[in-house]
Amino acid sequence: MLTHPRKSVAEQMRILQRGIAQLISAAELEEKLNRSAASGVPLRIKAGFDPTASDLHLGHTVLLQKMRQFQELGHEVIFLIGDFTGRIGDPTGKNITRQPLTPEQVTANAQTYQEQVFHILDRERTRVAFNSSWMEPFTAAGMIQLAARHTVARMLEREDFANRYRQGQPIAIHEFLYPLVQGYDSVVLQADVELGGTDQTFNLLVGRELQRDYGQAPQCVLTMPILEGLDGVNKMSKSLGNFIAIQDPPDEMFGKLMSLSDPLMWRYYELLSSRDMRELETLRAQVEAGSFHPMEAKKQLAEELTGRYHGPQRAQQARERFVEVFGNKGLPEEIETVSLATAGVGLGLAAALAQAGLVSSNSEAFRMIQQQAVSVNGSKVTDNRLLLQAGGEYLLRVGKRRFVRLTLT
RNA sequence: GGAGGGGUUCCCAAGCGGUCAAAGGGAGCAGACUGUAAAUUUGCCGGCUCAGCCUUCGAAGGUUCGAAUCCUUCCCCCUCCA
Repeated sequence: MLTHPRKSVAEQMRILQRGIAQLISAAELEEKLNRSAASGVPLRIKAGFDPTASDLHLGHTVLLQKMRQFQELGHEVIFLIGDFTGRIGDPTGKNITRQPLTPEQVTANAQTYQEQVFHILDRERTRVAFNSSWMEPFTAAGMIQLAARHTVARMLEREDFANRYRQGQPIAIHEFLYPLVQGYDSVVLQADVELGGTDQTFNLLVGRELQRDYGQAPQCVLTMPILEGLDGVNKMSKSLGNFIAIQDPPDEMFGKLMSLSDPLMWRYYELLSSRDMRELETLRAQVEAGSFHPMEAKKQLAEELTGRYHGPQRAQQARERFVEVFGNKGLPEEIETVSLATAGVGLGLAAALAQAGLVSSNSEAFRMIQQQAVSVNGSKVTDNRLLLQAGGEYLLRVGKRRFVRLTLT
């Protein structure tokens, strides 16, 4: 049954603890690994994902890579899609990140999730599960029994609940059910280890207790650091718009990575790069000593990560184009082409910018023109009344990075 | 159930009858400087057919020449007591 190349338990521990935030507890994990090695039964590793977004981003990959490591060591990884929990959502409206999803959205998101996940995970060794398959048939009575196993005081130990409570922000009752359901998932799956971000620590621990309650050996809890988004402050998330999606096209991915601040670059290196830690420390020392340009270090990072999702060749092209556009002030190789119909003689520049999607409204277009941020065919525009002739072709640019090739008909 | 506090433009937060599209801060965007970094600095930051007009201050009505500001009803949130 056990097909993985045998690595010693000590070696496994070393690999699995690399880059983690916390492990509860190392001794327990070691024991489980020993038992697994002796019996030949792989450990069951659980990691849950809410299908609230359809695009996976680099923040998710921190966890996925840890899952991958478990796979490589021969363990069974369960990719749990929290379609049930995701469907409940959060009705308070105070928490902008959680909106109720329709079953259709959940299904669609789950689907795209799976397509993206296997950039990193080994498809052959991944078991995909949906928690709706056991939560859907759960009865109200069952829910009450489950809820009876925890207390409000314990719930309020969770930091975000505590904060919201203290600051007088609403907490809806059902939010307490989230950790319970998540923990119950562990019971159903009989997880040996659950992975999650550090923000999940509380929920993961609830799983431990529930398992104990249900007469199972409690799962080990292994948390990964949360990756900061492009702003360097908040965690990377779709709702904050500070993310790099796995599905971002190569140029965009490369560009976003280049916009990282220097300190953040090291964070990304640490959590995402597969380069050896010792190697990274050398690189960092060189940069700090001034013998290596930080931008070059960043380009290498951007190329590595872009290559992971798009292949080395396209990553290299992205790098070349980046240098061309921002170093040599050239144009990107691929510029989106938009064609707009005019009512008569032509279209005002502002309207054209808005309709081509370069700005969000005509008003914004006027502002951009005023601020000398707009150029047509390579020259700055100051006349906000400029009329683009029907039948013409124009290269529109707003700011440094927004381009469109416009055809007017 | 009772008493009190509160809902303002993306977020925080002033305003409490006209000078309010609404102070201040944050975020964001753009210009300068750069390495699409940081720091600094300047401007913008509801929409439109843009020196004018239209829609916003929880919702709906009302008072007034005029309301985010006053009145009525309703909805929502928080705190304390039960």
